[in-house]
Amino acid sequence: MNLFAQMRDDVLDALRAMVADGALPEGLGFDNVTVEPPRDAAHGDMATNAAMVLAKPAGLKPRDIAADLAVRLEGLERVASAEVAGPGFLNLRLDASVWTQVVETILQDQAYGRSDTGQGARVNVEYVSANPTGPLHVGHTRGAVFGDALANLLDFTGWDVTREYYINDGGAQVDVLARSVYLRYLEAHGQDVAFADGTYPGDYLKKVGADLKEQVGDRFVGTGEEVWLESIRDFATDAMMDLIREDLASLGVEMDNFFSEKSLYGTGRIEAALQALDDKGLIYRGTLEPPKGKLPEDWEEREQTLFRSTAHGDDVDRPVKKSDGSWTYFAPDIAYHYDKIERGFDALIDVFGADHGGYVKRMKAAVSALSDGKVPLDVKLCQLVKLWKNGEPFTMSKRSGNFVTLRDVVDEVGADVTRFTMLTRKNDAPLDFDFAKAVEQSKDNPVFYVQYAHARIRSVQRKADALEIATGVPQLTDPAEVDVARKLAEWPRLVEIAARNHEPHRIAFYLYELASSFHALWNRGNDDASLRFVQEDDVIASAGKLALPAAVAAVLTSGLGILGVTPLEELR
RNA sequence: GGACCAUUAGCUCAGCUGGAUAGAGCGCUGCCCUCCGAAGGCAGAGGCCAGAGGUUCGAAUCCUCUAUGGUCCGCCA
Repeated sequence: MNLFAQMRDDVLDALRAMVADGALPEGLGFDNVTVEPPRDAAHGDMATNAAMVLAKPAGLKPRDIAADLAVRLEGLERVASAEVAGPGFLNLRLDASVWTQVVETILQDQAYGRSDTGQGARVNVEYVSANPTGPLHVGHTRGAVFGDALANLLDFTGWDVTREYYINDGGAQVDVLARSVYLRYLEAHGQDVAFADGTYPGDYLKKVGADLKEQVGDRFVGTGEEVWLESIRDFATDAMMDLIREDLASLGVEMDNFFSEKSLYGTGRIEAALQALDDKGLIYRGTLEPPKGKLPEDWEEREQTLFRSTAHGDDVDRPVKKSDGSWTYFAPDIAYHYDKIERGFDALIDVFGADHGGYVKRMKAAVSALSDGKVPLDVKLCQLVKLWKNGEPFTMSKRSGNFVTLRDVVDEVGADVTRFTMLTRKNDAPLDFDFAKAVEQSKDNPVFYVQYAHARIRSVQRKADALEIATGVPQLTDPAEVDVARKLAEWPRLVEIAARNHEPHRIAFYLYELASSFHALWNRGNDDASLRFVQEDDVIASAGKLALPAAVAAVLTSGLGILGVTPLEELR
């Protein structure tokens, strides 16, 4: 039940009636008519712009349309008053019964806030997709949380969601991994080894080297790369993917599918994807202009195989084959997205780090070309995370020596705090993550404030249970109670907006606002005992008061669920 | 040279499909509370929404240009 959507339907009904009566001309489009919460509560509970939007096409004055509409809407049961304001706004005040109905609905309907706007369409959300060369670090953590919450949000709004991880196991970096593991392997055999530039020196490979020794003994000692490279590469990437899966699990992230880049090679799948582009006349041999401004030192003009991405919105055409005939990184990526399209997804979402921003246009061009514009690709970029502790930059790493890992963060503050905090900024804004503030118990810590609201409600409910007071029909008398109910009424609308924009951070901000509004009511109970939820000497009144916190808890639980955060029963 | 993202209160940031007098937390100022369902409450001051044009009934929001900051720019992934 979305109260705003319902009221919009009522407004549209009234407008149609006005057309039928000749008060409005035929053939008007109502698409731009909105019903929204007014910015200023003094303007009432809802406002519609109908009169202003329709004035011009109807050739009438906005205030005249609004006045007529007001009379019709005032006839509705749930509208207490309708008042023309400003240039032609129609401000609606709702009957008090509407708010108790909202609370009742939440208590009865487990699915409150869910919607079917996705209509069961299939969406693929690709996120994390870190190279399988080491543990996940902080940057991956943000992408993991963002992608996961977005996937939850889309599921909540009726999409059929697949969570997917693209394993970059086909490029040169996994060869580097293999060589690094080989060094650890030699080390496990008691040799002194030196890590040259271009190898991964992290401690996390020691165990992999030791495990390799365990498995193959000394078979690779003293042999050349041509002997061991391939098998160590497989061994090492498997080990790294196990590590990464564990990292993700510690954060509560579970993928539906891991897609291997390597599986695209030698199987004709890259060739098939490029053939599909070729069939559309989008592949050609040619040379690119050097980048303007600063000419690279070693620039020389070379002929390459190019994808005409400019035909689909890119700025320059992009090479898919290097001048030596091998694939660029872009080629398997095209094949991967082609595979997603062929799997029948209706929409694709890629979550990348902001440093891949330059890659967005060519990827969109490829998907547009391969799907004939039928499958939309949205690329969400996550900006950097800066870590702090008590105002000091935080660079500790127990595991890698040079970067803070996902595990470092989760060990420090826990998965729930990590997840919520990562969503307290828009994805494309840089995020300051302060370990001390993230676990601070104060009002300026949104994680705590939201959890605190939930814990308070649970505390009240335990008290009510002890007194054998059941939750009854909601009674909302005080304005502070109605404020909370009004906030609850916004939830379904908020969810729809967040899902449509692919912006899960909106959920976190909403939960903070809901918690604030609840805490305000609670605080009034400190001064005015009649506003407390449990009235020890009045079971009837208590039953009526307990409905509102129960509804708040339900929405908090629901919202935290989208973020992947477990609500706390009590604070310690 | 070009592309993308950003620019909103002293600070850190929200701001919906374009909607009315642009919000929150911190900090600041003042008052209240020490009650318990601890981890305070209430109120106030504080804004040329980077700048300039444009679109329209209406722009922080859309378009163009400019400034500043960040990221990226064939043969890395």
